[in-house]
Amino acid sequence: MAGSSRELAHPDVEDLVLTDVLFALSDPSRLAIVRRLAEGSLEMVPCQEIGGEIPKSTRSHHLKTLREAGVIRNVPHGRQRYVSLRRDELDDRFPGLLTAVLGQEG
Amino acid sequence: MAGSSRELAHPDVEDLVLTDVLFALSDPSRLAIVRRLAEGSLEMVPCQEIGGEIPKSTRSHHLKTLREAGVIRNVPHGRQRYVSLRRDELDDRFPGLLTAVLGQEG
DNA sequence: CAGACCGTTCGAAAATTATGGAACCATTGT
DNA sequence: ACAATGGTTCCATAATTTTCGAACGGTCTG
Repeated sequence: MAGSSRELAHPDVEDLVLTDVLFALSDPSRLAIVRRLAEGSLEMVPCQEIGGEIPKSTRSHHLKTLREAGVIRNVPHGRQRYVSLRRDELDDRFPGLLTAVLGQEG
Repeated sequence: MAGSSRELAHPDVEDLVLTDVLFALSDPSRLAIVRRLAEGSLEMVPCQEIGGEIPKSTRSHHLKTLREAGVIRNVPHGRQRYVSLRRDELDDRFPGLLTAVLGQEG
């Protein structure tokens, strides 16, 4: 079957809180993850490839912080998961923020 | 004499760290301070008027966090102090960031 | 079904940040 | 010189965040 459960909660765009987003981006490890996700446009990246050589529980926690702030999407896919930037939605809610944080080029 | 000592350290623009700036802005009280400072252009505001009804040591700590991140300037002036946004420098170092955070107008 | 995989959640310990009273330090006014 | 003012710094305490091992839960393969 397709991924039935295992869905994680993602906040609606209108519910995103600026300070939460800023906080999520204020950690170097997490910002690195965001940059990595921003490389390819709309790239869906398996969790594994993210964050380098850190324990998986640590990575998972960082992804959770980013997800709960509304910065990334985390969807089940087979037995792994794909992570991607919620770029359009962020641009919609906080115009220019992501661009500025990523250093203008997309 | 004019304010001789009492000068606090302010990081150079080129030394500003994005994650530190984001962190400084990620606290609601501090972001409120920044918004307050952004109201008038280049406004110099005495510390007193900042942050509402909080103990002065708490306010001072928030201002310190903002100053050390390079977001604000804090200069002695008589027996008080003036605080202001380092807007131009921030725009220089992180183009678009402040504008995005403040919600374009500002 | 058993086992391997991927990743989340739990739980506990370490580190960082927040808060506010008290002490302190220049500066101004009397 | 003394007192009042404005604000920082010191210190201790509380609260949050970070980190990571271990347990757990789906999913795919044999």
